[in-house]
Amino acid sequence: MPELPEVETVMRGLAARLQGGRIARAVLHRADLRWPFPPGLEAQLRGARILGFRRRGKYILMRLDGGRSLLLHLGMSGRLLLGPARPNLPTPHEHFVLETEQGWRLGFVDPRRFGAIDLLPTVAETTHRLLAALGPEPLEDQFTAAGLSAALAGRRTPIKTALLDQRVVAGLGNIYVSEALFRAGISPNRSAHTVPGARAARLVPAVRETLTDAIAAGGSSLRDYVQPDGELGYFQHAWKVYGRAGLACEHCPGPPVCPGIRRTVHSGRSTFYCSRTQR
DNA sequence: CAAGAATCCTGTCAGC
DNA sequence: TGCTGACAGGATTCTT
Repeated sequence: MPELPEVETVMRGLAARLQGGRIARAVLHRADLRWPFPPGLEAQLRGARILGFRRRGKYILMRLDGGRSLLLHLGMSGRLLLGPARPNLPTPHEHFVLETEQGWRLGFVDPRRFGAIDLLPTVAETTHRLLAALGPEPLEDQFTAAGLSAALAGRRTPIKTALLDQRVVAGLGNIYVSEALFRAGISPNRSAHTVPGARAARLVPAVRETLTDAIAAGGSSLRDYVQPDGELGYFQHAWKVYGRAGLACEHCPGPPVCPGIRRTVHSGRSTFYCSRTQR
């Protein structure tokens, strides 16, 4: 799915165009995605003023007047398509459409339907069941080596798996965990409880730089992801290990010195790493 | 408890 | 050209 950089990129695109607008209508094309939509959502959104946007982990929060926030999560295959209002041509897997009085049309497309939409009081953004347990924002000051060390202490699971846990740090996904561990020179197989200390001190800036670079590139774009305005992100061209099994990493000369980037599996998910430079 | 597997769902791609 | 199986950016829920 969209991981933090993609969600951030999408959110910025939405904010630039929709902030200050007013919702003319909202239309649901089914009753649920991962969970049922809140009852009466269409009517509750009609006429609402869009005050602004924020991101928490991989969640987008659209702040509305009346003290409400619309929560959007893109799951694995979700996309938000933003363009001029048009006759309601059928777009496959478009489950939710929102139109503004200013002439914008926002479509939520999600073939696999792992995404989520909810409406909550803005004051509940820290207590909502999907948001309450999220760990620190990796690009803010609250994400520190000391805090990360505490979160990893005593955990026997591989660091790769631990970093995918949104309670440890919010927003990393399968691509950027591999990329950040490569950047930090830490093996994904290393038990999480051995990371606190010097390795955590390397990991924090590695995570930050990985995400910052990706946001600067406009997020990665895979099959199921495009930015709201339809442009593609370019960070996928900058992946150093993800999807590069068998290739030499940028630090290594290749065989026989280094066997190249390896693919392995943690908890059923692909991991890519260099066994020579990541320890 | 913690860790790993199963699960939700559809699309794509490689191999035969 | 089909068909089949593996795999895909997530995260909860179920088992062990």
